[in-house]
Amino acid sequence: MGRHSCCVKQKLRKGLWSPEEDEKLFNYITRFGVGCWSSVPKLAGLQRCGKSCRLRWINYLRPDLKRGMFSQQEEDLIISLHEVLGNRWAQIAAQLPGRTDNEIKNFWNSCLKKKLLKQGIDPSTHKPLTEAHVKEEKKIIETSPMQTPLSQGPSVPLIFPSSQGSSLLISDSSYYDGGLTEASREIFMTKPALDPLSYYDFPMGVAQSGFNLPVSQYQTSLKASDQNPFGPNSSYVFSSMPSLTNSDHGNVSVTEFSDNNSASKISSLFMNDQVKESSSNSSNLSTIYHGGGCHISSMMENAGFSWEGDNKFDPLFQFQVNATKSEDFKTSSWEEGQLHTQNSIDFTSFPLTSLSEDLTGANFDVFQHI
DNA sequence: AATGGGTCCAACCGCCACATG
DNA sequence: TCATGTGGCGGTTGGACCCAT
Repeated sequence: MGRHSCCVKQKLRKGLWSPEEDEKLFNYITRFGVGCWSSVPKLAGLQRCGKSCRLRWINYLRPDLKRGMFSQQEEDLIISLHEVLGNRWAQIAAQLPGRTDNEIKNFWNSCLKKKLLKQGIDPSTHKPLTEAHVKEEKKIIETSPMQTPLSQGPSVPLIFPSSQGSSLLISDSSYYDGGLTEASREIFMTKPALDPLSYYDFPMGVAQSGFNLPVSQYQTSLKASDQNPFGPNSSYVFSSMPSLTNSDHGNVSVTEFSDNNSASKISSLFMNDQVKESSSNSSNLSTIYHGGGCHISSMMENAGFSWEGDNKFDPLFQFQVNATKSEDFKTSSWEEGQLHTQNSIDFTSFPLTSLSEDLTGANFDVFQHI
């Protein structure tokens, strides 16, 4: 098999994407949204297969992607989730907003695996290595020394929805010594992944539509179209490839992009109170994230992008949102088992801005308030 | 400066599941 | 029921980059 039928007929480009191709794909998706990937290349004017376009969008162009180093919290979360889920990278990624399965997989293979081995933990079973193993692995490690310091931070407790709708807390104390009970493991394995991004309060019932609408359709509250970078008349330019070397997300408030001459330096962008107020009163978990919040149209309106001078646009902007207030969680309806499927949409299909940073933080706030 | 080995990561491959006709 | 098309996932790989020699 290999290539889909859509790719076989024409001679299609392979390999790394050029900025021009990125621009075409990004412009197309932001204008028309994601419908049928197989038709995207043709409509966007790309010599790529749909699958390749999809991958490029999901792994690289999506504006909500977080970039740069994994934080300690993320690292702990990945390890914990891997213990439960194994190599189900997509499910793990669903718990880490702004991270892709590919990114997590790479991080695991290149870093976390070795880190666990160095700690005497079998990365596949998450149990202590036998003495023989340890000797074996020591050999390997000695020949390929770690470049990153060992994690010293506490492992992070995890929360999973139980079959009763209440939360199942997996404490850090059980982390490395056997981990989950079979029962709890079973509960988690049979439940859908809890994706915090599923709870955004999207306007216009996009979730019900089952079809991914273009960003331009989210812009109902935006002002003049010439101020709207995503609008139908937009013609922003990919002036540079995004920098892949952001500073640590744990602290970043300003993201610098590789092209320092462009206006693509986005200062801290804070969600203001209007966002909260404008959000749906009936939103459930969406309330949780309004502190780090996300009503898409409001987000666009309030984010205050810096479209300066040359109108250049770097799609991988990030912004920092207010830290989620813990009070918000107390009123959340997680405990009530109201995991609303009508808000369960495939976030990876939406060209959204990044909220990942504080959502990750938000996750941990949740843990603290259970 | 050249080079060889190791690392990282973006992209591809192969497979599976599901929808549709 | 079967064939076909498509989306999604996990494993693998090629090449750019880094660093030691």
